[in-house]
Amino acid sequence: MSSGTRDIVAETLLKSEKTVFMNREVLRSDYIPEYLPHREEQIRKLTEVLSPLLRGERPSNVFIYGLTGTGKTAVVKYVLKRINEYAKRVGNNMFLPVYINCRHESTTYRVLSTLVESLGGKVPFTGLSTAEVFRRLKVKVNMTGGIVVIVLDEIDAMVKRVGDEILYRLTRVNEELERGKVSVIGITNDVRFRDGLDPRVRSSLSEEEILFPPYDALQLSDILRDRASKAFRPDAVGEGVIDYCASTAAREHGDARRALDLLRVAGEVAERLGDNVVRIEHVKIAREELESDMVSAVVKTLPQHGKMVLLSIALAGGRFSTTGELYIKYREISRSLGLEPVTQRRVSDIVSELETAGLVIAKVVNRGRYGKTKEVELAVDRNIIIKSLRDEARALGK
DNA sequence: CCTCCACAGGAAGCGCAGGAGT
DNA sequence: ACTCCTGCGCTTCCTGTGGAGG
Repeated sequence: MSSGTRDIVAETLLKSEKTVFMNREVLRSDYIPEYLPHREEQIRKLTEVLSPLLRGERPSNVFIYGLTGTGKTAVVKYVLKRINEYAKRVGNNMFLPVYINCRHESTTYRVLSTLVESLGGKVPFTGLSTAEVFRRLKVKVNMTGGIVVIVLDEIDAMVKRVGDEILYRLTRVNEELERGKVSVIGITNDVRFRDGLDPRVRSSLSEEEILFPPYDALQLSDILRDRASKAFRPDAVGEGVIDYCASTAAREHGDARRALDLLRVAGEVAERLGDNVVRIEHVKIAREELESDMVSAVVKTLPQHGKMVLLSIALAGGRFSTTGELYIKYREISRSLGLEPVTQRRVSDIVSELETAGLVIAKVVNRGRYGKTKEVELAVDRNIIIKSLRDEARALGK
């Protein structure tokens, strides 16, 4: 059967030669393109605000808000990069941008230690008091002697957990510094986030504000077309594919990241199937794959009882009309698996966590005489949830 | 108009793990 | 060896609340 083996190798090689991509990195959401369509106004405004950097002066703090996938992060990174290049050309680079994603670094301690680390300091991942880490930060900023532009992306994720005290201290730190200076760019996708802040923080953080409205389907099409021309081989994108991706993503609040992911994975699907043109059916498969990937990634990080609660909802047909019913079911399932159930209060928090993770939709409802409760419903396909839970259980060896 | 349901969700704190400084 | 710090998952106790039914 040596001829069979040779055939497989040859076939596989032939397939991988038939790629639809020229450069798939262009479609990744962390790629910063040379051109950001439909964000000219935001780019101009941010550049204006940050322009004092070139004169070695501290720019105003900026507050940026807009929904996910509206280009906030891309614009900030793009502008900072360009200013940096420009500053180097004119021989003035006394500023240092530091980018932090507060969803990943969601505590005061972790934000501060990441800051110190990006300035070349060292901090253990636990063990010090925050006051000590803050002191080290000041030392580092003083040592650079320039202006540190701190970008706090998804700032709401952190403030929701640990409050806004760190923002207060960061926006005031300049008063305690002799040489260096700090300015803060806060990015959030929670439009009402600003209202919940301490008034002192609000006024100092939003010396300037920039709003990023969602893209509509036409604008998304422009963005996709622009990227696709660099990402794919000519003629590798089938008719209507771009518009289909754009309108699918536009339905989900104009999220450009979604649209780009969809297009990239569709390309990967086409490639895998040995097709040299991306078609709409590939996009449909891509959509399912993306959802399933998102779910299993989230499920993996869930605490044990988080998985149990999710399982309870999935087994009950995907929804509960009261927290009480959910709790009874959850307790039953936990016990049957030999697990001591947690309190209802905790389950209530777990449901909120599942909601932030995008796995369920929870709505507070008032039923008058019959009390106030929460309706919970799965936000994704029930079978995908069950499959992810099963995979995860198997991975844990049980 | 008042009551009172069935919770939501805030506040405080606990025990443990991981680690620093002394 | 000892004290002190944080994050995490969790409990206990608590106050707040929109509206159906009286």
